Amino acid sequence: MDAIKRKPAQRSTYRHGDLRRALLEAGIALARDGGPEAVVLREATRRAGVAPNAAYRHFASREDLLAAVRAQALAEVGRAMQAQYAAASASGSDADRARARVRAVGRGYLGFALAETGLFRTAFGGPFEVDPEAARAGAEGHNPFGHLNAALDALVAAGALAPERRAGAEYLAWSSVHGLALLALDGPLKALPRPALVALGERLLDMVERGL
Amino acid sequence: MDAIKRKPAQRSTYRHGDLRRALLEAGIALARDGGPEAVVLREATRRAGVAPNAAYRHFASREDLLAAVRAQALAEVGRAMQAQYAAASASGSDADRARARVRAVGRGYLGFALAETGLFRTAFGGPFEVDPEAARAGAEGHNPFGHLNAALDALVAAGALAPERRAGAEYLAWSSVHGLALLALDGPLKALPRPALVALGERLLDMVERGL
DNA sequence: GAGCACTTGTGGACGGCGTACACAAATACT
DNA sequence: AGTATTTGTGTACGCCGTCCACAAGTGCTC
Repeated sequence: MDAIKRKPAQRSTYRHGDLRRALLEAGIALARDGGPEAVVLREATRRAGVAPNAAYRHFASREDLLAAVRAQALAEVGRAMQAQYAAASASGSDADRARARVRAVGRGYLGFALAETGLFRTAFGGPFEVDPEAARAGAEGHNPFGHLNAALDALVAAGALAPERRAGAEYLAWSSVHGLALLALDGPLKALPRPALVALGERLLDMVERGL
Repeated sequence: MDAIKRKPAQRSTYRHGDLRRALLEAGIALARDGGPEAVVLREATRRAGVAPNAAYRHFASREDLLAAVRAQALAEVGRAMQAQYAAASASGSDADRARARVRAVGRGYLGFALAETGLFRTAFGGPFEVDPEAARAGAEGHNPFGHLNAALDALVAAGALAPERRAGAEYLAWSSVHGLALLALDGPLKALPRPALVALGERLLDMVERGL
């Protein structure tokens, strides 16, 4: 009767060893395919082979676990941006390169939304904050918002954006890309084939570039 | 013991009379202050003074009730747009008026998001569709997407938007406004005071106007 | 107008969830 | 060695959505 439920690795030691990490990783896996609402505390403990309440020694609540998962997802978005930036051609004038950098940030955001839907929705689908420290840290900290700000600063430095337009521009750019991502995941663009979505994304980036 | 729980109006008749409407209205009230996840089937039946299972005679599931609530919320967004459109000045050239109309649509969307957060998040916070029929019906059907399309068509008719840019423009515009609304409700702009948000909204509309 | 089928609401139950409280096992510190 | 502290377990509560069997009304047919 007992052996029916999956008991992975049936711990020999009473102590788990690294339960916090195990729970976090289970949470990430759940979020990856299923989004934030799939991050179910009891399921995470099941996967860690542990009683439900054990989680409360490491996370204050389900919401607290979810916040930890969210932080990981956020870092992954940052890495996706970095990858796009690295892949972008570094030719042309300063202004050209700055513009390419902004596009890379947007492309990374959109690409991640399409490739890792569950994690994206975990990071940005519900309520989320921006660590102001990390945002100012620029492109270093794997922080998406930091990447965006750094790219926009470069735009100003290259003379491709008037300084008086800089303040708040991060929110204008982010809004557009964020909205498209959500329309593509949850909204009327759900059914659109991937290439069409990518093309629409490029048009959106054009619009932002022209309009900022 | 029994009289403790609130029993509104303790129906005399066994039949309720208009339970479907009662449940729907309770659902709307729940969504209005609490968003989609506050639309709890059992609570709606409580408010209607009826056993939980009674709901299943009128809605196939909680999700089905939520969909009905969502439709109502959507119609309210449409009305908010119409109100903004009516309030917009109808002076200037054709192009000016067409641009004002597009702005009114965006302003209605953003204003509704800020004024009726719960309903907005119910309509657009989770997965949602666009009835293609209603979208083509134009500004008549209280349908937000219809309003947007009609306004963009007017933009083309007035010569303020090149026809070859028209296709898909609705998604570009929508994305921007949608993203800003969500950033303001759930994201880093949560703490921003209302006037600052309105100002940012106008800047966003500028950007869209320039960039479309 | 009696009988019957159909609709609509009730009662009880199930499994899943997050979480609180008391307890037990393992470790760390003296 | 003995004690305090950490970490996992067991049991329980109240909430949720939903299923099933049954009862109370309603309307149709002869």
